[in-house]
Formats: sequence, structure tokens, C-alpha cells
Amino acid sequence: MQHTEFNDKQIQILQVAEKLFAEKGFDGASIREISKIAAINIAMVSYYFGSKEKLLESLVLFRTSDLKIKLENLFEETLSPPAKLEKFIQFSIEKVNDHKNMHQILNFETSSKKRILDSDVFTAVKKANLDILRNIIQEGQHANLFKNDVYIELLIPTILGTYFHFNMNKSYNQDLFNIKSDSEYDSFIKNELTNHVQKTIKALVTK
Amino acid sequence: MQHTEFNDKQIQILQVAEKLFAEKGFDGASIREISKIAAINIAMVSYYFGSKEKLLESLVLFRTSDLKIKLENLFEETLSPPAKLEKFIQFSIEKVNDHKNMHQILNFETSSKKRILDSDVFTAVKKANLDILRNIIQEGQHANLFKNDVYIELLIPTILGTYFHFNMNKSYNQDLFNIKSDSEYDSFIKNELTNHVQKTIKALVTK
DNA sequence: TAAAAAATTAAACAATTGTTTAATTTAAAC
DNA sequence: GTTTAAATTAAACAATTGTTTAATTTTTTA
Repeated sequence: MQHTEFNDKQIQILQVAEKLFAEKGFDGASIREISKIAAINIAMVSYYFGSKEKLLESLVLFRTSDLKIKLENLFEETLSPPAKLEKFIQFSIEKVNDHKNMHQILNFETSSKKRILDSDVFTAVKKANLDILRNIIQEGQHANLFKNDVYIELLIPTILGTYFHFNMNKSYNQDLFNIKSDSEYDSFIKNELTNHVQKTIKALVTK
Repeated sequence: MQHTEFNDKQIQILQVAEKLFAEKGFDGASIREISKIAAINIAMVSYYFGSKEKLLESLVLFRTSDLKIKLENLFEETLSPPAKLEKFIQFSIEKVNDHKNMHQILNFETSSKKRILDSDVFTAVKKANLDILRNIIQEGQHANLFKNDVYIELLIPTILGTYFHFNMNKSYNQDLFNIKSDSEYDSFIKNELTNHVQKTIKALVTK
């Protein structure tokens, strides 16, 4: 399946598969369960996608465009480097949180030694985002606002790692921060956590 | 299985299981494969542990003591708060990296909605470590070295999240940082990455 | 409306899964 | 040395897995 043209029923299957793969892992989610929840016959998965593995590949293909964070225009804007940096962090966390199920799947699959996901696309996306951040930092350095010894490549692990770690320990954090609902959790990420990361990175790079 | 007394053969099985669970996930690793690599009969797993799920529980029990980072004495030492903070970060990353397989399993299992791991032990360990960090920060605040508006609870996600994110994108990072071997990767974590996290946290909390 | 294509279904398929059995070997106890 | 317990084995077990079949229904095409 090379093109990204999926019909309604296929999209329905992909959405259920995304949820279950994220919740139970690729091996933990069965086609029968996916079919049941998606309210389709078991054979339809093979009919549409060929196999379970190809279903995963289709899902990745289906979501790939969403993963491409469009931040290029951010660099064009007439904002100060610190303001750009703030926005970069906010948008990054926001985007990743919007597609948390897909990222949960990718985090497992890319570190799993069972299946090899063609990661060229993700590598390209990651490198593109890194370049944007690099431009922001360098612009700030030329403006004499940022330090010159910033390890730019390690900023991304701190920005996204903070988010991922927070999300991977959801129930623990819900207890620790007294967060009761899922929407409240999302709100905490959008406000407190994002703010924390922004402060952290700015403290690190600002002169 | 309540006590932590495992014989040699049991430990052998647990070690292989830990490796395969980490590499392929709990559902992705089969008892037959574990048995084959551990060079034991398939029935021995049931004989010793009861079931595959209980094997996982035993594994968690087996490794739980290792997860308890003994940092209490660190707080006793006559070091400056910044030095203590540095050591806390170094020890934390070191310990987690030493038990990366176990943490890989736990990261997946605790966020999985399929099996519910009794996480009371981990919660206790996490809270104990958080208390140690809290003490260090507060000591630094009293000494007028650290800021007063530090969001202590969010420091851990940044410290460990940076590490986890770096490890979850191993092949990408090996390419990005031109790291060729596994030992070189460990060395990078021990030096560059740890140093980056130390700098980051210190920049955030230092006045 | 008739023919062709696509979609959907229930059933069967073979392979793999975790688990148990019952017999045998090894080790420990007396 | 005999008896008892523990360890180990190959085989069978039932359940679940992903996948395919072949028949049927629905939709599209002409």
C-alpha cells in the first residue's frame, strides 16, 4: 500500500488499531479484538491491508503526515529567539501529545528487536525539526542572547523526554499531582509541564 | 512466589526472560524461545514459576531490590547542595542505565492496559528518590544557592526522561552522534548525556 | 436491467501459544 | 542401599493466533 488514500472503513480500522496497539502493544492486540471493536468482519483486515504487519505499516503511513510538525513558518516569523524557542517547545509538546497513541506505538516498535519499521521517514522528520531548533539557537547566539556552548542535539531529548516520561508514568503522576481526570492531565501538560520545559531550556541556553 | 530466594536455574530463566521481554515485549516473547535460549525444558517455567505472568511477577520481584537506588547516604555526606545535586543525577542515570532492560519492561507494562503490575513497590521507590531530591533542593534553598520557585516534582521527568528518550531512539542517536558501538553509547550516556542533564538542572535551579 | 466488480460473511485452516500430563531421571534423606 | 522427594523430559492438550477459502451480498458499471 503506497498511497495514502484510505476509504472510510479502512480509516475506521486504522483508528481502532492505533488505539489498541498503543494500549496493548502490537503483539498484545489481536485482529479479532480490533475487528470486534471496529464492528467489521475479521477477514476485512486481510482483505484491505494484507496482513497484521501490513496493517501496522499502513497505520504508520496513515499517520506519517501528521507527525510532520510544520514549524518551518515559525522560523520565518519576526519573533525574538527566546520567543521562538518558547513556541518551538510548546508546539512540539502539543503535537506529540496530540498523537500520543502513535508515538506510544513508535516508541515501542523502534526499540523492539522483533519488527523493523522503516524509519527513514521519522528520521527525516526528526532531523528537520532538529534543524529548525538549531536555527533558532544559532539566531539567538548571533544576537548575543544565547550561550555559545549549547549542545543543541541534546535539547530534543530533554524537551520530548520530559514529556514522554511524564506520560509514561501517568497513574503515578496523577497521584503525585492530584490530577483526577484525563482532560485535567492534558491541561497539566499544556500548562505546567510545558512551562517547566520552557523554563528549563531557557535557563540552559540563555546568557 | 513471595520470597526472593531463587536457585541458579531460576535465575538463569529470569535473566533470559528479562532480556527477551525487554527486546520483544511480554507478548512478543514466547516461553518456548525463553526456554530454548535458557537451555531448559519448556515445562520448567511452569514448574518453577507457575505461569508466564507469574514469571514476569517473579522477575519484577527479583529485580525490585536492584531498583532501590541507595541514595540516602548521599544526603548525609558533607557536600554542597550543587555537588549533591550533581551526584544525585549521575547516580540516578547510572542506576537506570545499569537496569535498562528492567526499566524497558516496566515502562511498557505500567503504561499497558493489558496487565496490571502491582506498582506499589515502584511507587514507593520513586517517592523515596523524590524525597531525597527534595531534601537536596531545599538544603540549597536554605543556603540561598537555589531559587525558591523550583518545581521539584518535575525535575525527575526531566532527568530520567532525557535519558529514556535518548535510549529509546538509540539507532537514530547512533547515527546523529556518530556512535559506533554499544559500549561507546554507554560511555556517551555516562559522560556527555549525564553532563548535559547536570548542566540543565543546575541552570534551572541555581540562583 | 444484466453483467462485472467490490465488499462482506461464516467457516475452516494451519501454526503457535501457554499449560499440563505422566513417565523418567536425578538428587536427597534416612 | 532403599526410599522419598525433586528435577527433567517428551508428548499431548486446548485455546488462540493470523490467514485463507469459498459462498453470498452489495455496489458499480454499462
